[in-house]
Amino acid sequence: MTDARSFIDVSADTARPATRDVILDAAERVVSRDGSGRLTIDAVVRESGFSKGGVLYNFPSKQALIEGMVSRLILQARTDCEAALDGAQLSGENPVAALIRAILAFKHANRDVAMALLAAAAESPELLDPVREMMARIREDVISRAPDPIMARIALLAADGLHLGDILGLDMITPDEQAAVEARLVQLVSEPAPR
Amino acid sequence: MTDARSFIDVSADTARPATRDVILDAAERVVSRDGSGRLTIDAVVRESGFSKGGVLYNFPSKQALIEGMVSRLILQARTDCEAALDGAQLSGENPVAALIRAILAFKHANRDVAMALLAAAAESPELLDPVREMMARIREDVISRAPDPIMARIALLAADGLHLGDILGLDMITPDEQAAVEARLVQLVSEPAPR
DNA sequence: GCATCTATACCGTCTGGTCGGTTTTTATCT
DNA sequence: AGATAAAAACCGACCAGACGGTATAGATGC
Repeated sequence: MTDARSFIDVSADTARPATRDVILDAAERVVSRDGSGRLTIDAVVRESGFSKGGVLYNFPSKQALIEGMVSRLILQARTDCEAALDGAQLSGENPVAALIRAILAFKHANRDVAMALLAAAAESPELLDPVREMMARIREDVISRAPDPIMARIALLAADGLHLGDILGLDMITPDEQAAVEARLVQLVSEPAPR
Repeated sequence: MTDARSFIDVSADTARPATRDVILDAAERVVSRDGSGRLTIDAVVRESGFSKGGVLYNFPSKQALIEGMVSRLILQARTDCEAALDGAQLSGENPVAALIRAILAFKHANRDVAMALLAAAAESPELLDPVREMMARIREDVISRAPDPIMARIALLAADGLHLGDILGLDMITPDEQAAVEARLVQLVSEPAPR
């Protein structure tokens, strides 16, 4: 029932108060702080400051709310990737390296947005279908441009490992270790396959 | 097969019947099929075939049940890793490569067991503390033996990406692609750092 | 006799969702 | 511009069911 139109409209429309985004922010905070199992409508009501009626007016069901979280996640990821590709084309940088860099940067900038993954996996796994699709597209895009496809796949997997581990709360790496890993990944992905 | 209860229960007296494992299996199936949010005691009762009293006799609370899942996951992972190290020592194989191989093999053999991660993250994130600890120990172990520590870290992250993506239901790779990635990871992790 | 269950009834709380009503914005007409 | 009507946005009390957990009485087997 929830159409994707309203989600895309929010950014393109006039300066109407982005209530939906405020609610989604609150939902992400709840998942991030308390775990996906504690994402209840009442918790979002408390966290957002809106009333229950208001929340359910914008998202007619809990499933719709999570669909909204997933939609925003996908929109953000797509935007970031396209921006990275545009930037690479302008600066003449290796596009694969630029994409890997963007994917890695996503973790720092959009940790809470990615909590949609946990919420969706908990509520009903098929809500992750659009995420699967998006990830597949990005993966194809990166691998098809990469000088060393298997290495590109490994880099993507490592980036996913960082993301998902962070989302699940398994802190697996210190910031400076991560910086070294990221630099190495960007380098590896720019080189042709050895031998 | 050792007793999993001893990890959560101080009274590890006699060899426990397999009932607990049957219940844990059922819980994992529920999470795997329906999502962590649908892991309820009643669902486990239905899935396991035991009565509610029987389930709650073996796991006095939902939290205890999830702790049981986590304990079994950790026990299994540790067993696998130690077996891999022993095997490497006997065959003279590179221990780091053997560990990476074991970690990757874990995905195929123990997918359902790893559903404990989702269940724990949903119920209460601190239940993941022992998992964090175990992963840190394995990581240290691998990295300290690796000829190229950053590469080892990348390989571990890629393996985690595979695992976690699989657990969350984001199927990210086909079996033959994964075979190629695994071979390459094992190779990369055995070589010294370039230049 | 103790441990391990089955079976069922029950309780207080939480949860998703509904509903009628109120406020705020927007469109329309003069 | 000001009045006004309609639509959109929001509120909060309420409900039916699900949930985690308790309690009880009895069966089975070592």
